[in-house]
Amino acid sequence: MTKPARPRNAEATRAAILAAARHCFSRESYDQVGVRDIAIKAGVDAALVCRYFGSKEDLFAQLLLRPDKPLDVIEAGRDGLSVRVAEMVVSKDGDQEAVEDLLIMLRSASSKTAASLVRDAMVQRFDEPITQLLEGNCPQLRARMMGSVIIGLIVSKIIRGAWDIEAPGQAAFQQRIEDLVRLSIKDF
Amino acid sequence: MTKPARPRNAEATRAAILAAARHCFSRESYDQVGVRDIAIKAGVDAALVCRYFGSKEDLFAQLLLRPDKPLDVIEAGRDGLSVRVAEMVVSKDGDQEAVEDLLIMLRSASSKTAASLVRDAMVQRFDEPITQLLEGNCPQLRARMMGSVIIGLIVSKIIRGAWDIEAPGQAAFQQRIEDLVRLSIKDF
DNA sequence: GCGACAAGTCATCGGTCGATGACATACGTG
DNA sequence: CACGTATGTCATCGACCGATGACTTGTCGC
Repeated sequence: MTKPARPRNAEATRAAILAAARHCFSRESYDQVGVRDIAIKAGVDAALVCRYFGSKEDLFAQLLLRPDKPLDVIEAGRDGLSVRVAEMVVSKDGDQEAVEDLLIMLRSASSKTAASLVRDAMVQRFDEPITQLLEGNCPQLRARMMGSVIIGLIVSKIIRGAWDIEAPGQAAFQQRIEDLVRLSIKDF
Repeated sequence: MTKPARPRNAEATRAAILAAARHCFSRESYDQVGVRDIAIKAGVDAALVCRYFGSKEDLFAQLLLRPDKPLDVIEAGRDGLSVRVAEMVVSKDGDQEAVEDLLIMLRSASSKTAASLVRDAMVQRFDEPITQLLEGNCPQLRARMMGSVIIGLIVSKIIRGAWDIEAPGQAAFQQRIEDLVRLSIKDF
């Protein structure tokens, strides 16, 4: 008499919550996403979110640290990096999944409780892999500089919406982004 | 019998609240700063914050839009821009006031209620002045690209703390930042 | 000195949040 | 079929939030 009864499948439910959480956290900051929002998006009772993951914070942490799947940018490899970044930035909406992990981090970067988790994830999943890719002096510093360039492009998109570039300028714009990325990791 | 009595001076109180709000909002996101936090920092009863400014949102808006005072970066002028940015980024803590306005915007960029205010402030106080400074093609686009570079450097600092560079590399690092800024606004 | 109004204080409202414990029910096992 | 456990639902707790209305008190013009 209570509810139509959700099919009982712990694994599927768990996955649904994780997917819903990814969706929510990539669109709003840690503070603004409620466990109830995640639950609704997942089609699940709100209590289950805390039951399965302990707390909202634990769920967020589990979302951020995915040692299995590298960031999309990384997968492009050293020589494809700049081009891949330029593609990501120029793309209107469809390619959102590629930047989803970065969006999750950046949206919650200023949340008190999420800040340390974000920093750790940034280091583990971005700085360290990129540092590995680089040769020459101060690879760590250069990796972080490249991170800054990418972060800036994405946050700028968050703040002011997609870049709308008149058609003729697009190629030059994309080229400029590639140049910025390359300059940011250029050896000293 | 209620309280030791605060000196009655509307103007000073108003200013104290504004200053306290600047302090708080530059360190935490819009959502995490409570009117009570601001009130305590200002040494004022919490009710006064809403009384003087209508609402937390109105207070935040008033804080962002200060047509009187240009952003610190802008004041450096077209030729000093890149150097000024590099200084800001490298500086440890003391120079925080220079980036305070930008910090306020960036910390709350992902807050639902604050987002539109941040976008407007970014356009009015950064994009438009910088666009004025530029000559050549697509000044608007180039201004926004430079904004991205600066945003990235600051957000990266928010996430991972100050850049710690071994002494010998500092000059090269600072030079690299200048180059990035210059490249970002280079004419097409 | 006194009244009036501005300035400050206090108590409290309605709402949302994360989390939890009590309860209901489906399903595998015997 | 029956039982027990895994799974899902519900009601509710305490804390915090922004905001407001009623009240107190300082200060200034007369």
